Amino acid sequence: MYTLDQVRCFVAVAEELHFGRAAERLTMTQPPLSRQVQKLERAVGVPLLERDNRHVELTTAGAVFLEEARRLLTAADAAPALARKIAAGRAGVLRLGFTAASGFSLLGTLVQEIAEFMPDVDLDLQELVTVEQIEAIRRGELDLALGRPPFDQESFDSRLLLSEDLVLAVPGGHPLTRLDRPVAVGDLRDQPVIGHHPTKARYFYDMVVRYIAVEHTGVVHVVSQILTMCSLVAAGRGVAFVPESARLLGLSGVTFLELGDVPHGVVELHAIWDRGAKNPALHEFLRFLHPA
Amino acid sequence: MYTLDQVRCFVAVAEELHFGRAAERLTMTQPPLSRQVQKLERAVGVPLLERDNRHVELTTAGAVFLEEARRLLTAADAAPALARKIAAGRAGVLRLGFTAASGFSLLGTLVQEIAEFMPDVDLDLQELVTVEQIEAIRRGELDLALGRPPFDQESFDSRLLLSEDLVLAVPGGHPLTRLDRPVAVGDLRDQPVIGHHPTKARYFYDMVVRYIAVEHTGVVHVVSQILTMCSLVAAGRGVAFVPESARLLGLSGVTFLELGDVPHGVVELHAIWDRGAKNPALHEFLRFLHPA
DNA sequence: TAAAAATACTCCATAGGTATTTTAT
DNA sequence: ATAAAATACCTATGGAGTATTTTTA
Repeated sequence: MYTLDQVRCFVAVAEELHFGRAAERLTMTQPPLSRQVQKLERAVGVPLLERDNRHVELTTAGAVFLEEARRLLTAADAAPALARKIAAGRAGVLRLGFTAASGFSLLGTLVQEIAEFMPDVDLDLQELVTVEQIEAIRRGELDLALGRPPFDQESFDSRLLLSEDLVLAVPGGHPLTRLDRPVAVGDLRDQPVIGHHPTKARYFYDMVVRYIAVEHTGVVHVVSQILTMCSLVAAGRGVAFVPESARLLGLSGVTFLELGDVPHGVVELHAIWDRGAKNPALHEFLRFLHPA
Repeated sequence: MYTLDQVRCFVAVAEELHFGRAAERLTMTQPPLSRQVQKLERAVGVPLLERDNRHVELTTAGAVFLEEARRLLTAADAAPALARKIAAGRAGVLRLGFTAASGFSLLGTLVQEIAEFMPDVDLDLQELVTVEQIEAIRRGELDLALGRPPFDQESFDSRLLLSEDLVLAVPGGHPLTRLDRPVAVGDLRDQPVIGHHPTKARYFYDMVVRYIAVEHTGVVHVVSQILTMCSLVAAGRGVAFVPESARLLGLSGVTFLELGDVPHGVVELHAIWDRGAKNPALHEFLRFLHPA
């Protein structure tokens, strides 16, 4: 077997076609250079250079080996540089999960900012409901979730990215739109409500249970995605509790009404990650997220 | 800088995730293996493996470096094998020149045979008249010519590939076609003749001068390529002296007639090469050509 | 005869081996 | 208590240097 040093020796000689000058370029003396090239030739199994004592010249095999050798040295130099970039989090892959609803609001700008801040990091985006994102992180299939509480505060760390209001989506022209004040719980008596899925959309389900006496109203559908809810509202199937950012969907036939009994900013979106995660790209991202 | 041996050590450990087993696989003991991997990590600049004293695990950077390392080792193994193939003439490039006329007869089968005999040798084909081929060989731009005498026997070696008759191409329905014997020189008196170029097609020019009293006839065109001649004959512009293999062109409107005064087999096609040529693919080809 | 590569010989750096220590389970 | 990696220390292979020889244009 041969060594990279022997390859470097050969390349220098092949480029200079002169052992003395090549040795100078390698800051060594001529005899060991000759020996290294000889060893390389023995390892390769064929002469790479043809030398009479006046001229050095590449053999056909040597010319081809020279190309390979250059590629080899380039790759050998590039590999550590890449590894260092990866370790610094400035290259690699960041696997980012998000709920459909978070896609409406900040995902677009977030992705763009990441692309600027960490240009050599590839983003792997997956739309999943929060519980699935958390599971994916636990299985090591995801680095970062954009989701909502609750989640295990022991194993996961998080940061609040966004707080927005819970609003009521109603079909356009609905009687409630003529109210001249925020909608109150009492106004919803006997309204058909499109309800949240109790486990897949647990966050919204719990929130509605907490602030609204939902059992007083008729639940006509159970849905886990905000977009689906709004579509059903537009189709006149009922009213629904959705985050304010659902406005950004731009669905026609849906009006969003303030809710009087729900505090502002109750709908939270968090960045969530495994405390023990090791992906350097994640840590680099977190540096970007907490510009301390 | 790091060595290929260090890379091999790292790959073994990364694959076994165990220094002891990796050392065994490399037929060495564990301590030097640990040291080599440490050196590699110092050279790369970042930890590639995370080891507590019970488990070995790749870092993110290590996982990426592992891929690069495998590529590097594969390339390092492949390069000598390729060089040996080149040196044996079983890979590389063979630059083959040919005259248009040789293309009619044996080029097709020759190319096919070469492709079978030397499957990893790329053929570079160039159509050139003999003198240009010879010049190209001299300049090192061509390895082998398919051409005709004369050429410098000192610097070039050759082998006769084909001898064929010189025949007369006449337009279809020409009075000479009704002759019941080979065409004689006397028959050509006052026939318009399409003549060969005296330098570019010197071989044919000289041959016609030698066997036919060409100055007795009217030369209407001077052409260097057989195909062009035959086209002119088909167009009724005159008669022409061409090698028998021009029949293979399948041009309609041309008839080929035997020439009584010209010996059989005077049109020779040779493989010609530089005696001092070094391209191993050429030598391998010559072994194929002289299956002595 | 001179320029340049190869060889001879010396020295030291470094790889590998053995023995031992460290460390976490 | 044990498994496994790291460290200490030794030996020897093999690289680099200096001096010299060989070769041929």
